[in-house]
Amino acid sequence: MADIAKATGISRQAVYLHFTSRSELLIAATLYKGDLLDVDARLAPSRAATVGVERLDRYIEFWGDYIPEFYPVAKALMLAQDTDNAAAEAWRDRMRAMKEGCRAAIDALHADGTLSPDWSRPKATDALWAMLSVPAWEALTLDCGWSAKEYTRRMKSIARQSFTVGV
Amino acid sequence: MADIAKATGISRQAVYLHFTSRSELLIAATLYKGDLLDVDARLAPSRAATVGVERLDRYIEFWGDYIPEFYPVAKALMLAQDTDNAAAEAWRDRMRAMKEGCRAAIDALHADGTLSPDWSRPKATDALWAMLSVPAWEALTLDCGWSAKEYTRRMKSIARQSFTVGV
DNA sequence: AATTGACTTGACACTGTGTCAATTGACACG
DNA sequence: CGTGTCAATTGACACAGTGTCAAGTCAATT
Repeated sequence: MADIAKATGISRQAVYLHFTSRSELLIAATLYKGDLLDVDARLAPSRAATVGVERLDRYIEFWGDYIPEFYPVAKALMLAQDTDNAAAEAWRDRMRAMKEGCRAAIDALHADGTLSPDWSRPKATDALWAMLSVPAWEALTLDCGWSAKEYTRRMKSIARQSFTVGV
Repeated sequence: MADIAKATGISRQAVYLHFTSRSELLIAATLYKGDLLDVDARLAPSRAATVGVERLDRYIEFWGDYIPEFYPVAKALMLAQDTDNAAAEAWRDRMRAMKEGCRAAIDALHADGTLSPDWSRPKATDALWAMLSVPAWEALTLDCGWSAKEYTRRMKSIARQSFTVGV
C-alpha cells in the first residue's frame, strides 16, 4: 500500500479513502483491467465460430492473446488469494468465468459430434481449464521461455489431440 | 512459527534454535518429507521400463501417487516462494528434479521413435512438465474433485495423445 | 560440584495492514 | 463574504508476524 501511495503521489492513508483494504484495491484493479481489455469483443471470434473445432481454436487464441496482458494484475490477485478470503473469492470468480468459455468450446465439440469418446463434457471442460490455467501459462512462458505465439499454437494442438476425434 | 511451536509443545523461540528462519524450516520439512517418501524406490518402475510409452505411463503413475502425499508440505514451500528467495530457489530445485523425470520419459519416446513429430524433445519436456505441475494437479483434484486414480488415468491419456505417435 | 546443552521467559526491533483524530486548502453555493 | 464540503494531509496508534537478544532454569554428563 505504501508503494502504491508513493507511485500515485498521495499519502498512504489516502489510498484507504479510495479502497477500504488491500484486497479491495487488488480486486478493483483486476476488474478495471478486465474492462479495459474488452473481453467481450475479444471473445467474438470464438462465439461466432460455427464448427466445434474452430470454436475451440478461437477460444485458445483469445486466451493466448489475453493472458499476457491480464497477467500482471491477475498475479497480484492470485497471490493475495492465500491470505485473503475476499481475494480468493474474486479469483475463483474470474476462473469460473474462464471455465465457462472452456465449457462452451467443449459443448461446441459435442454438438458437432467431434468430442472424443474418451471424455464426458464436464471432464473435458475440467481438463481444458486446467491446461489453460494461469500457473500452466506461467510455467510455459515465464519458466520455459515459450513465446505467446508458440504457447497458443501448442495448446491448440494439445487440445485438439486430446479432446477431438476425426478431424 | 508460533503455531508450529505450539503444535510441537516448545516455545516459539526454541523453534529458532533448530531452524534459523521460517523458510529454512519449510525447506527442511520438504526435504525430510521427500526422503520419507523414498522417491528413488517409487521411480524404479518408470526407470526399468524398456519401451518409451511405458516409461511415460509409469512416470505419470509415479507422479499421481506421489503428489497427494507430498502436496501438503510442498504447498507451504510454494506459497513461501513469493516472499522468500531461499524458498523460491528450493522450490525451483524440486521442480527441476521433477522436470528431469519428464525429460527422461520424453527421451525414451524419442529413442523408440514414438515421439510425435510435432514435438522437439525440449518442447515436449516443457509441455509435459507444465501439464503435471502442482497447480494443475490442484486444479483438477482439489477444485474439480477428480480422484487420484482419475487424474493419473486422464493425464496418461492426454500425454499419450499429445506426445506419442503410432502406438 | 561444575559444565554443557536444550529450553524457558520476557523484552524488543522491524515491517506491513488498517484505524483514528485533527488539520489544511480548494471549490461551490447562498 | 462566509460557510460547508470534500479530498487530502500529518502523525499517532493497534495488531500480527518474523526474527533477535539477554538472562535464567533444569537435567544429564563428566
